[in-house]
Amino acid sequence: MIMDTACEANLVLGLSCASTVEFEPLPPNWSAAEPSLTLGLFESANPKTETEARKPELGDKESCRAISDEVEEEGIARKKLRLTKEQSSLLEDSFREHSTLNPRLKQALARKLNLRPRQVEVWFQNRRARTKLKQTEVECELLRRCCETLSTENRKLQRELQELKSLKFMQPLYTATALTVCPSCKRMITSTRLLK
DNA sequence: TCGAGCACGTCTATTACCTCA
DNA sequence: ACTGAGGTAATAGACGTGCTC
Repeated sequence: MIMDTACEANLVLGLSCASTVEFEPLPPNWSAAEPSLTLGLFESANPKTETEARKPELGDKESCRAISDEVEEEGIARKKLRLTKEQSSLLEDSFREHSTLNPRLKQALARKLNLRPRQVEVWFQNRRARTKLKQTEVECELLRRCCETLSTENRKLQRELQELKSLKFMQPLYTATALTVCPSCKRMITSTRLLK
């Protein structure tokens, strides 16, 4: 089941969207600091869930705890909320600007997206983890290619060495092999020359 | 000045749930 | 209808940092 709005998303949690609520105005200077929040999503109808509506304003940890307690008390299994495209998109925009949250931005985003601050916080945590994982995969691939190149180079040098050894065995008095550094590419090269 | 205790934020590993092929 | 894989929201615990006493 794909949810199209934050309200519908809340229905996944078995919460009602019947009640509407007015949101507190944002701090006077936040829009300049957090331009991504000026998109105006969910501005007209931002229903809070019943759970949120009847819950007193709490700090992040407390609100999270309150919901956990409530879920525990009522014996409700943890339900998964699917963020809407609009919610994800705004979070992404915000993440592109700052990959970490400050408390004010967290509150503002939560209000804007009709999510709990804890959900915004979790989203940023998971987003950072995903970014890091992707980055690690890219670096891993880079190292793998580098390793392949070095292996190929190593095999080539081994072959060259074998050739030189056999050459030396055949003409011990006439040739000498020297290792020098190529001035252009800065790599070690071998040179063979006649002794007489 | 140093250390203990606390609050808070972040990271990491893991779980739980959802969607889709 | 069932199932396994993959994606991701949520949780738990460890750790670092700053502040206060």
